[in-house]
Amino acid sequence: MRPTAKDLAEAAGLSLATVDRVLNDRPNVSPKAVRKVNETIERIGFIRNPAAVSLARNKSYRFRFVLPTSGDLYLGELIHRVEEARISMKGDLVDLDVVQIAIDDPHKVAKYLADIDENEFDGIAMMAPESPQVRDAIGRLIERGVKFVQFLSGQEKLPTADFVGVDNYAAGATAAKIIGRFVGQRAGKVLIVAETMQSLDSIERRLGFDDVVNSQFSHLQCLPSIETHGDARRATQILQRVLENNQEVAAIYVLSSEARIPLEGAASFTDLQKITVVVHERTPFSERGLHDGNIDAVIAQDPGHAVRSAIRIMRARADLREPHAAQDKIRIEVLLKENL
Amino acid sequence: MRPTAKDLAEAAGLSLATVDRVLNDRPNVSPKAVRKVNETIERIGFIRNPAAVSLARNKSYRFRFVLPTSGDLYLGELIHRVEEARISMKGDLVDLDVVQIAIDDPHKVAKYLADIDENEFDGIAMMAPESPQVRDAIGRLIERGVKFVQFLSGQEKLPTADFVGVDNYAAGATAAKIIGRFVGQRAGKVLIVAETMQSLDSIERRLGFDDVVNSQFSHLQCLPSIETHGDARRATQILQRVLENNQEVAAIYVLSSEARIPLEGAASFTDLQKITVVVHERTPFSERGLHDGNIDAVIAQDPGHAVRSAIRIMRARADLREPHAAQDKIRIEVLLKENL
DNA sequence: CTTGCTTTGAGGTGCGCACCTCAGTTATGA
DNA sequence: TCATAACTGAGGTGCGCACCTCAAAGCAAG
Repeated sequence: MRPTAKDLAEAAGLSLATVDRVLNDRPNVSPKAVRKVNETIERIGFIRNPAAVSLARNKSYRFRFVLPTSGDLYLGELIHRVEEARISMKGDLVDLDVVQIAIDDPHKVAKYLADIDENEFDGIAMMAPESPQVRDAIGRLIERGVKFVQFLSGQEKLPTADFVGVDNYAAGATAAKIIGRFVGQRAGKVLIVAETMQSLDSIERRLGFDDVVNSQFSHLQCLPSIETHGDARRATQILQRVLENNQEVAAIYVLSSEARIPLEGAASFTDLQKITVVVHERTPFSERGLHDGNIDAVIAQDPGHAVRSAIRIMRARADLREPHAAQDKIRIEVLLKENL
Repeated sequence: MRPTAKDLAEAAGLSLATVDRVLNDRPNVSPKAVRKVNETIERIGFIRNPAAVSLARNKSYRFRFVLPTSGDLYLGELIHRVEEARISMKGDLVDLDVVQIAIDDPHKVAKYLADIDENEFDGIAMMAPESPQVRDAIGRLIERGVKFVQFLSGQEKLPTADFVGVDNYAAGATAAKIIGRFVGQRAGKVLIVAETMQSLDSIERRLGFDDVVNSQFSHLQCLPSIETHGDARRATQILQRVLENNQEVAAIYVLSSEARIPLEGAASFTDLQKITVVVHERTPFSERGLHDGNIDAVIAQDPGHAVRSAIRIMRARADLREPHAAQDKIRIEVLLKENL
């Protein structure tokens, strides 16, 4: 039988009350008692029964995901995954919800964070935009005891908050490697399309991409980033101009999470099947692209995994435990038609 | 406040005892009562508190991983992951252990399974070899109430047992796609090395590989599989002969989980950096190979994920729940130097 | 009607722990 | 030395549920 707190108390020669004080960091315990208890824990291999702890505390966790209002298919996937998690975690005393706010206005985002009632939420996971105001607001939120996870995006990593997502430099580098190896020996230009180059994610991906192209595939020439700003008409026009002026485009790299707009635009002026196309994130569109041969590879981060990971981290923090690092790392996946 | 069983009973106009009978499938309940309870569950959104259930049942799960004795680095990774899981699940009433048995003798494996005491284990996860005897033994084990997971390997899928692992046909196809695209236009031969071609895994991978090469990269010619049987000296000799007779080897595909033996052999006769090399499984050796440029891509299935997935499935089955399919699917990962 | 069966209710116990109170004991320092 | 503070122990309660017993009620067939 595995030892209970009662066994612990007996083995340590102390009372249950004192053991309880040590286990739960209550005041009025002598250092000697603390030592004694901890030694005994080691000695007899005591582990608290988490079910009993959970039951006795009878406390539930309230977490909120804050996502942008704008965004296309990938955002839909994310919301869907949060909803899935919401249902499957309902039993485990975890209450989830999602809100969407205009994330491009740092001022509003900061205000949103400032207005969060720390008694209403134990943790917030947010795709936070890069801005000093937002960073400060996050800091203040954390000081009020709300656990914060930087979710997939934004912000230089705050030392006080956890981050869930991939290393975007590495993601860009991976895209470059795929493009370089897929294109092969022949020289050519690489078209790079982003929704915006304002965000830290885009910048880091571009950096990783350029570094690999320059060092390993110097026969390829990267064109300046094209920004779509989510505007299909405008994007199509720019793409048309660039494609007409550059006949030798060998590859297209879409570094935002939204590939649909630029690729549907480009498809009207050129045959994507003859070009190496690499995009980010698995969506119904990118899956179809892989199937049809219009997309050669997708660099992805599993949204379901990301959501679960954020929840696990917030839970661990709320319990004042360290998150289980290895399991919560998000991998940079490479998807081909064959391993969908 | 979320509803408890007591609330359920009140809302249903029944006693706690009857509700308990329905919830736990006890005998002597009228169909009417069952209906009434289930309706009320829906109506008020009752969910059993899993912590309380776990505490009241006060039952722990005993699972065993059965792995082969032979096998190199990847096996080590697996054992390591099980050990990690063992420690981290200790709290959650899950007792794990690992045993290694000679898995190449179906007779012994079948006997091993027959000798398992169903009172000692709730679930077994096993890298089962392909054999009718073993299949029957698994069937009988399942009939005795022990949950069984086919772990990473072997066996045509049994309909009665769960499977954790990747689709090996797709894994082979993915390897072929990478090799085909990395090699490019130039014709050449592809050297295929396996530890053995007896196992179902190897056969399926080879099938997927050939299908993609033949349909998409017909300028490549696959050589007959070379089998190492884990014997470094012999493998090196064969490789030397084959490499001398085939100057135009453009790529090497190692389809077993153990790449070290064949690649160290091949490295003595040829410069791997000039050849496209694709292997399976992330190990210290394959990581180093990616770094050094001796290996171009690794097709991997995350062993930690696989172990956790097997445990989750055994737990779900032991609780007579359905496993959570999406989360427990193992992905075919493509690892490059850039996304390690 | 009785006999025997099924169904229901009432109630209790315990799982392992958190959290609380109150009385009693031991150190601390003035 | 005594007063005060720091510490310890004993004991109780409740979290939500599983599992058990026993009595009572309902129901059917003979």
